[in-house]
Amino acid sequence: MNLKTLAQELGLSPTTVSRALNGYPEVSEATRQRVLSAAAAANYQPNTQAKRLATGRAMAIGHIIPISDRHEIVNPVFADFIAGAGEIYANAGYDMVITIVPDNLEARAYGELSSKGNVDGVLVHAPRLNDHRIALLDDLSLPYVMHGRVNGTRKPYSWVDVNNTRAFERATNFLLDLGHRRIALINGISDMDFARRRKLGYERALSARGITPDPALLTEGEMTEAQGHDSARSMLALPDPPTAFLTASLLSAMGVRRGIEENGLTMGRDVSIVTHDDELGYLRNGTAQEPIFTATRSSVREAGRRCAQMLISHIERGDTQPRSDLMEAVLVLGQSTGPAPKR
Amino acid sequence: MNLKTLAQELGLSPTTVSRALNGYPEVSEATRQRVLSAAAAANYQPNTQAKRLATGRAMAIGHIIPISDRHEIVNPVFADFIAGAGEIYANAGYDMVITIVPDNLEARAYGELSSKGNVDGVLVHAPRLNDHRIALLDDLSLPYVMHGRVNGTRKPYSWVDVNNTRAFERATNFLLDLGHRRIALINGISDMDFARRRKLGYERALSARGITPDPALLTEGEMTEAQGHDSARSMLALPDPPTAFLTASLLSAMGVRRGIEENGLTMGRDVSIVTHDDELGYLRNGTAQEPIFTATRSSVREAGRRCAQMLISHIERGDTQPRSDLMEAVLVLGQSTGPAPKR
DNA sequence: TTGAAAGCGCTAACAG
DNA sequence: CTGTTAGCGCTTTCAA
Repeated sequence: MNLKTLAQELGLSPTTVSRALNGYPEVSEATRQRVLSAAAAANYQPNTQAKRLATGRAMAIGHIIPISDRHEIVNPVFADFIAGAGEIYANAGYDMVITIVPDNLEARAYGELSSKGNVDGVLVHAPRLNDHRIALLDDLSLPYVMHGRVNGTRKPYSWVDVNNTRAFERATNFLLDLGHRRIALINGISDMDFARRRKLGYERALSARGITPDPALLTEGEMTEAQGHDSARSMLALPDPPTAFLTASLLSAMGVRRGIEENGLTMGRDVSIVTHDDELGYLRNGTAQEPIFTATRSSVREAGRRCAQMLISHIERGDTQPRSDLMEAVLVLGQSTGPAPKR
Repeated sequence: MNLKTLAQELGLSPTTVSRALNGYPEVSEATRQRVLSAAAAANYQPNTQAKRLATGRAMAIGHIIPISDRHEIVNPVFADFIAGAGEIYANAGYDMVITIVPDNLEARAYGELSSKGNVDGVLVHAPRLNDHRIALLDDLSLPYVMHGRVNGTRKPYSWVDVNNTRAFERATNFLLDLGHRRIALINGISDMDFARRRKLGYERALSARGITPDPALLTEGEMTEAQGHDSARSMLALPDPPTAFLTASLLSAMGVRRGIEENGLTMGRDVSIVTHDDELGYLRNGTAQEPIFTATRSSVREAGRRCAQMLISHIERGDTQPRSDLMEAVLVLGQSTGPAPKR
């Protein structure tokens, strides 16, 4: 069923039917009703491709996910973000187009998406320091919103981000208040903007109490279980080991926990973990003494919603001014012990 | 830059240029080269929407992800599957269109995707027993491939699946060989086809040794950390507790581990876990005595690739015969202890 | 308030 | 081997 045949059946022109269906005001109410009910009866759905060609709008938003050869990791945060954004797209009538590319071809992927007209805008994930994609997208003049901020760029751009600095500052303070002085940070890849901010918050809290951050208590890398484990093992073997670990990933936290156990120490008595992932219900709800904070999964989803909303309004209203939205991290600080007394 | 202007610059008709670009044989080699280099120079990219309208092919494949209100869970397997499928799509020139819908609107979403012509086919996730989507998609005559099989349907359909039955049978045998007799299965939602198959394999192995599966050692539900924890706690409190747990999810395994520890037992000495997720590097590579098997993340990704490949060939060759592909689960069985001696 | 006609950018008969 | 001519199904001036 297409517009033409529907129009014929109604004895109207395709123009009028189109107008009635798309809510143009110049159609008489009687005609509109007649058209609407006929369309419903015939289960008429306008052909997307034709509409796109005629209007010049793709009614689709792109997400480019680079995959590296080195580390086969799909950011676990990705699924939740997508779920949040997808909700908004569905309601607004946009398709979500996901492109998986080897990371060395990422720039080309943006170029093609833009010049082939597949999407009206893109959402940009995991910004790095001095992220080159800002310049690239500005060149393409393709609307975009970044999930996260970019340090080291002077150009204005739109973004949605969690307040990582403050979240990690608060978490660090939480541990400091309990009496911890040797606090380890298991952080993400240093090239990532979010990791930089987290480190900043951590250092800020330490410095405010006159503590110099110890590089031996800092790990930067992919936040895997192995990372947490290796870090915990080696740090706990230090002459002056940490009494608490701060990390932002479920997997890392699991690894840290294993490292602690393998060292014959007890979680929550000898060593505490503070982490940042609401999958860690077992830390929150268990009998454990460990403190935890924030809610990655649900807040990432919310970030997805807000990013999508912002991008759509850029596209539809043709916004030229960039916008920003700094989400507060959801802190869920539980009870905890202080450091174990020295033996 | 569009076809027409490119053709004008070359002093050719749009038709010839189109033919040269699309590899039609009836173009002289000289012309083809001239066209190709001009296109490259002008960075010409054909407009996707126009191409789609003209050819009647969306060059896109849909994935519908239902979201339930009750449990806010995006299957963690999803991201890896998508990554695998996305690789194939990118190479074949297809867009991947992901639709997030409330689960009660799933059927409508398929209908719209089909009648609006947004996609040429769909990949169907997480089949349930007697999955209604098979009938629906057959009605729509929209090409599809299921990731997983559907029990209780007589209609033929295309699928790619892991050999869940055999994987769980082998894993159970592995534990039986070590001397375990009380083996718990922490399983997925019973309505899911994969869960049914896993249970089947587990039961088959037990029965072959004359052991009657004990319903008290079976949990069925969302595979969360809490599920693993709660199951382990209550099962370990039984008069005749399990000496080993079999589960297929990282999160569940974490929970089981917590449950074991909270009961004052030691992993790998008093109780073993066998699981099914290659994120569990910490079980495989650690000092632990626990056995593990299979590789969810990488095998899910491979499943994504194979599903995508199959669907594309259905679409392009217009296959009418359904096909199937039973992947062998990657078993990585480590060393383990048998059950702890009775005290 | 409605309709006719042109066109979005491409492909695909059909000629030559 | 190349070009002419119609569309694909919709939107959008421009007229009536």
